[in-house]
Amino acid sequence: MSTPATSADAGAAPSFSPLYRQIKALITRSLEAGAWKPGEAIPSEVELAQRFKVSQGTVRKAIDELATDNLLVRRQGKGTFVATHAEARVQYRFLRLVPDDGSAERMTRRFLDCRRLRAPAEVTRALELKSGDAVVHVRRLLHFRERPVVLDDIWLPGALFRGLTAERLDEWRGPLYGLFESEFGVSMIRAEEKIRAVAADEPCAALLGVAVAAPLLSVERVAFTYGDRPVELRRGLYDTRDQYYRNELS
Amino acid sequence: MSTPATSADAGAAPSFSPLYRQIKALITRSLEAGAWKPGEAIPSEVELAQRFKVSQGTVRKAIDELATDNLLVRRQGKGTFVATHAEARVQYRFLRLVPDDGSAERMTRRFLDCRRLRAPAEVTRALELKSGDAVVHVRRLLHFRERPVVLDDIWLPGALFRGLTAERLDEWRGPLYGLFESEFGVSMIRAEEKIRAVAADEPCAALLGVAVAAPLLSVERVAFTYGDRPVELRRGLYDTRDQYYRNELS
DNA sequence: ACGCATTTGTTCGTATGTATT
DNA sequence: TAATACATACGAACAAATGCG
Repeated sequence: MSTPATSADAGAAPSFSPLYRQIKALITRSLEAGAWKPGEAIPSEVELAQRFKVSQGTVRKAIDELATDNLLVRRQGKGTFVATHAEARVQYRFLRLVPDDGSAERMTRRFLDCRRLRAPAEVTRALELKSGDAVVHVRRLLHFRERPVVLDDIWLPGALFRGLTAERLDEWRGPLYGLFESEFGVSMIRAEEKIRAVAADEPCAALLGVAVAAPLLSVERVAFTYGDRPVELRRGLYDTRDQYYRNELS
Repeated sequence: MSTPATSADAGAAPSFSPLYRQIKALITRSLEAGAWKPGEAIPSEVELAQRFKVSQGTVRKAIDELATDNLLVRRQGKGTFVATHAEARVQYRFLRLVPDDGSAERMTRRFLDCRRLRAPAEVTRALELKSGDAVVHVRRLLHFRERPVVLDDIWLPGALFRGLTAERLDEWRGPLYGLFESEFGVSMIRAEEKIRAVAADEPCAALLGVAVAAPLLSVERVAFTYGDRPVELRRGLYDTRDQYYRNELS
């Protein structure tokens, strides 16, 4: 990226992109490169404007979009901060399970397993790995009021999560995605979920304390980091007798 | 307009609203009053700016928010239009069921029932009606490739949907929400869904062609019109063996 | 306790670019 | 081509929130 010059950028570009989008791309690349860590403030609008030699309003529009994309968080009077899963306000950003009685009690978790293995074909496909690549598999239970309600199976690319062990998981306080962020430098930006109703098989039924063949919500999630690179595959089985998956359409 | 004072909000009571938000509220009220119908263009930014005696930029910011709220749709060079459920591009805005094979084939529907009755307690609560108020109950099946996949039970406030009959439903081509818009003046703006896994009971199993006690996705939706007034309660049962509910988290 | 500097938020104005008819 | 509408970009000024001295 040379000087944006003026608006007369002399076309010929593959596809026209307005100045503020070019700035947005530059900022995104800095985020991706780890120039500013999750939870930290990025430079002020004026400073970025000077750095990129554009007006403050143009930087502003770039940041606006990054904020609506949930990559940044603006706070008046304080600055603009890199989004994080570690803060209390936005904890469990991606968790949509709500108890019927509306209580805000938090869930507790128990890790059942954590091991490295060669990725099964299905995982290879979802995470865009090469066949034979290593992955970390984590299995955990989430409890609400001492009752198990979620059984999660999680697969992570082995190359990105070296040193992820059962001990590290047990020690960590806070959301899993906060651990990934601060210890492995992997930020979860967005995710896609496929939701179905399935019948509990024998082992899952035992773990969740439901009858065999009881209906469970199956939530298959692929989570993405910068550049839309898939970095997590997760299959959750939810007992939805006393809680539900909440969604908002608009 | 010197005192917006729109409290009735928990926690922080702003008691101050920036100009563009006041303009946004004015435009919203015009939409609510039906000044411009779904699919129609609203006046241009400059005209609105003159009408409200503010700068074009202020109107622009108000419209920006209304566009991200999906109340308006901007089209460069053409104008800004009132959002609608009737257009091909955005048809079935609220339908999240996707076939496994990714085909874009549309579903066909069959209406099983349409009658007026006194609202059951549960419906009264969800639609904020008075006990004894009339509602319209619609039951329908959605088929995909000749196979039934969705059983919907729909309840609508009787006062708003006078003249809704089985014949009207059968005649109508296009999304149900398009009918509500153009024939009854009720625009669906947003919706909340509670999703669970349930076991098929005898009658539902028969209608959907699944085994009794088979797992089904239960989708309970409350849809809102302007001013966050609930105007539809809908309970869908989805057979998710060959399709899934798609959701995006960010 | 007060004021000041910093940072984002709001508002105005102007000019120009791009898309549509 | 011309007219219209939204989109981009710049600049300037002030307001509101925050934190520090």
